[in-house]
Amino acid sequence: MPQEYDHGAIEAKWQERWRRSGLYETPLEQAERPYYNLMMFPYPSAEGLHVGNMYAFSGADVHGRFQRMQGYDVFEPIGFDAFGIHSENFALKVDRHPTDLIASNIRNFRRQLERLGGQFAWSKTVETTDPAYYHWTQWLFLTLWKGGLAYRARRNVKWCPQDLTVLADEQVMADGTCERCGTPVVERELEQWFLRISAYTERLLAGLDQLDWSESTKLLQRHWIGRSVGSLLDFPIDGGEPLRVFTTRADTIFGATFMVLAPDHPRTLELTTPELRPAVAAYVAEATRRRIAGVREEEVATRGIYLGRSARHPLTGRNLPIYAAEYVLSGYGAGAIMAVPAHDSRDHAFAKAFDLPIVEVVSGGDGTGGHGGGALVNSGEFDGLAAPDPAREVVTAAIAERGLGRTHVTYKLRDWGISRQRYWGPPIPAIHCPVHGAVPVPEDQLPVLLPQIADFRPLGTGESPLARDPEFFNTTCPICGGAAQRETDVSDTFLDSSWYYLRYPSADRSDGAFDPGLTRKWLPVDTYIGGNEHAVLHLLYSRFVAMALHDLGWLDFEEPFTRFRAHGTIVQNGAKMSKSRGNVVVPDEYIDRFGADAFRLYLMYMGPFSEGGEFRATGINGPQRFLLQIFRLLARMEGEGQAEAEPRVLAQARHRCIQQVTTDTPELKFNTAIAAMMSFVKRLKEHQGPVPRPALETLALLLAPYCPHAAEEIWERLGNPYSVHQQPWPKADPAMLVRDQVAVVISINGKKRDQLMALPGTSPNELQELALGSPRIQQWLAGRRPSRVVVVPDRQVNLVVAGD
RNA sequence: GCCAGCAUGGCGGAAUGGCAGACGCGGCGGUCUCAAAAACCGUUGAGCGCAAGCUCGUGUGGGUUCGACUCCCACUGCUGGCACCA
Repeated sequence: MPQEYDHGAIEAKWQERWRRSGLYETPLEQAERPYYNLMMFPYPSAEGLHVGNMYAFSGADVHGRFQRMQGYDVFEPIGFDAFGIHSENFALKVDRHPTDLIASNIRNFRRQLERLGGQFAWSKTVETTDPAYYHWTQWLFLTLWKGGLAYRARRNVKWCPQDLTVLADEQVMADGTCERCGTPVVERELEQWFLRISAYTERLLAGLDQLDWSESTKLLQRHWIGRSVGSLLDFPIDGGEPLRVFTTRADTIFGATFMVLAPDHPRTLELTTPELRPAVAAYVAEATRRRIAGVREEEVATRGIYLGRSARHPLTGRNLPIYAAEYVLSGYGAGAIMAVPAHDSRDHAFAKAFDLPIVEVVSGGDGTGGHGGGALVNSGEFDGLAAPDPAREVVTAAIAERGLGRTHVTYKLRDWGISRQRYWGPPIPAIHCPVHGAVPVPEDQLPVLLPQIADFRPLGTGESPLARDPEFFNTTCPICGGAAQRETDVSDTFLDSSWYYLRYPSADRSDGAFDPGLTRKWLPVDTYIGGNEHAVLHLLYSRFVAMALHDLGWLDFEEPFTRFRAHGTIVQNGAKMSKSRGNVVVPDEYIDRFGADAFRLYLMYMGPFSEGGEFRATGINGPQRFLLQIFRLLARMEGEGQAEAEPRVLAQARHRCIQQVTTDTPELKFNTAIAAMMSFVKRLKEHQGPVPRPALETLALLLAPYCPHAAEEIWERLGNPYSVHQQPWPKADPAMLVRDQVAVVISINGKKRDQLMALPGTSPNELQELALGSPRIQQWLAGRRPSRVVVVPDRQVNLVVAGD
């Protein structure tokens, strides 16, 4: 290591100094210009923080430090999202208790985060596994429950019959087998807790329009919510309730030639003739098996069975045969459809396979299921109406008049199931009383502590391992005092993370989830930076929880994150880092070798922060060399004694650099900001003569968000008072940004042929004269007159000449 | 299949209507050294030329424009999301 820049000593020195002075412990009560800079808290895995985490935290920290130098009181907390099935599975695998594992993982994460040099407010950290935290996660659940937003319902869960455990969706492999043992997964219906996020779909959708978020993230949320406007239509059944279907194309109803139910539609067997029931029941069982397996083969599109009965067309009275088929899903719309094979490709494929009639009712289609885009035909009184609009409204209205239909909006977003039949999570604070049913645990009895049971293996009954601990579950009913049992399921880890940002400012309070005064002062979050992999679940749940707490009187805002920016992904060998791929890069060795500052710089310099990039260890020496050069300049200046006044060219370069870094940093265009600083350093090195002090002073300030330790060191050696991070951001002087001379390109028919220097602001006429006067240009023109001259002031003169 | 985003030297990237390749990595040549590393200096899109310089060049094909990496149309490939959502 070159002696001019000993990154190890410098970084240790300043980290210690920051800790001692409490530089980053922003006083929350007194702050005058609060700025809440949030980043997604990590899951403390056993491998330690990887480069992807470092990338996200570095970028968020650069942003926070920049805001601090803009004069804000920045609050930049960090915490640990440590509950969940990953921890639990890992603990099972290595046969240790998750409590022990998590504690050491967190210690390791904390050590790594401290080395990175982030301005974290460590006194306000949270750990979701800490009873002092999940006390309030349980409170949140109770609050939502009391607000009518939590309910119990039976729903299917994925179940491994070999491991006897409930599986998360992502633990089911593509072929429908368990990821751990390869056994085919089945479904079991269990009574579970749900949060009524579906009550908020419209607000979740509308709110997006007002938010300053990455467009990609908003788009993902819109798709996930999946709003679709259509009609619910009732097709009468002789001797039974009408069959209800959902369609977005009510205008094509005259083209409906058959009906299709999802195999697991509740009325499938009822609508089957008695003699076909055995065959249909067998088909339904087979279809269910394939659905769990997630089979996506081609044949699924054409697999189905005739039920032997018909529905009556509400307008024509014709009989439409009813089928059950796998291409119709029970969980969406009405779980049943009217099939219009002439104008829907899936219906078309099915009609072909079962030799069902195809009737075109929109002109201009290709007859194979395309939508067409003309007028209605073969549609009785509606012929000639433009399709799809306004025809679908007119048709729906006509059917509504007969009492057989209405306009309906449907969504893909389902209610949020939060029950987990596992161990490693906060117990759901409910008590089941034989007399009173499910009763909330009284708030003064929170937290319901997760017992330290030694055997936390899944039980095999569809219940949580807590169900083997009578000491835990045996209790009394809070209402009647009779014998009762605690809920033994724990809650989803997304519930923990749905409100953690509310906790940070109040992390040390024990009298409530979040202090009203601090919350009013610090929230909503000013900037939230995180990965787009959480675009729909975490970010949507957090918005829902904030809206719900708002409606229940706990918050005075509805949207928790005013500004959200998605950062890119760091990949290695073209693949996202993950332990299963074996390509996790742990940053410690690079920080040892190059220092946290050079490492941060390398990560931020790779490309636009929103894009991520490929991690290549080669290349970190570039930023390190850059820092070394600055320290060499510093040593040179110190050796030369007090430098004289700053030469004009260097002052201009300095102000251009300030300008660039100042505009790029808040836009998270860190790569170009760093490039500007590198260019400036290059310029300084080329300069003969003493290094002007303002150059280094400015560099220390501009570098502070990016390389917080090196910037402190330079700042101190220049004789300035602690700390560089408390200085105001430098301002570019507009007068210094004006160039003395500009290079004007002269081109003929768009090709560069010469160049001249001119004063900025030279008039177009004058530039044209200068251009025409150039000997080189006259040579190219060879006597021809330009038919047109385009002058771009201060930049270019383009001469248009015929026949060149 | 649908919806986004992306495509520029050996590599990461810059420039979003006006000098393509800033800045960095790597390579090549040199300085220092017994030597090596580090560092420093020079050079580095391709082709032609002794040279001044010229020609070509931003995934492919068209278009708009005095002028296109940039805007429009079509296509190809990659990345991410959704995926029988009626």
